[in-house]
Amino acid sequence: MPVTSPLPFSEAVRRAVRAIPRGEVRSYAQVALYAGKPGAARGVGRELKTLKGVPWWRVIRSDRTLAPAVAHEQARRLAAEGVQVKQQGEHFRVVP
DNA sequence: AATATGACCATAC
DNA sequence: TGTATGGCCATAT
Repeated sequence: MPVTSPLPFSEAVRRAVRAIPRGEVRSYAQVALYAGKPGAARGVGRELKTLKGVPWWRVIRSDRTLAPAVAHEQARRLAAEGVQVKQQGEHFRVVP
């Protein structure tokens, strides 16, 4: 019998994302790592699409660009928290 | 049940 | 610099 039961992926992701401080960002891969599933960055994006009540806009790609599917809304929310976002055409990037 | 599809990433060429 | 490939994981078909 397993003495410990790892949190379901969705719960682990929820915790990891909620732990990101206001005004900061983390990459999908970083969240996956923190959630105990290194390499599961794709799964993180899949979960963020469903999870409610989490600051999903603080999760960006490793190259600091924003996922095209949500880029516009995400850029607005990040800017509202004081995160500097640069727009290059249809392409958004968080300024380091 | 099997395959395809993403809000992805690292590596290889 | 850009494209390909394999790994990852929950849904949708």
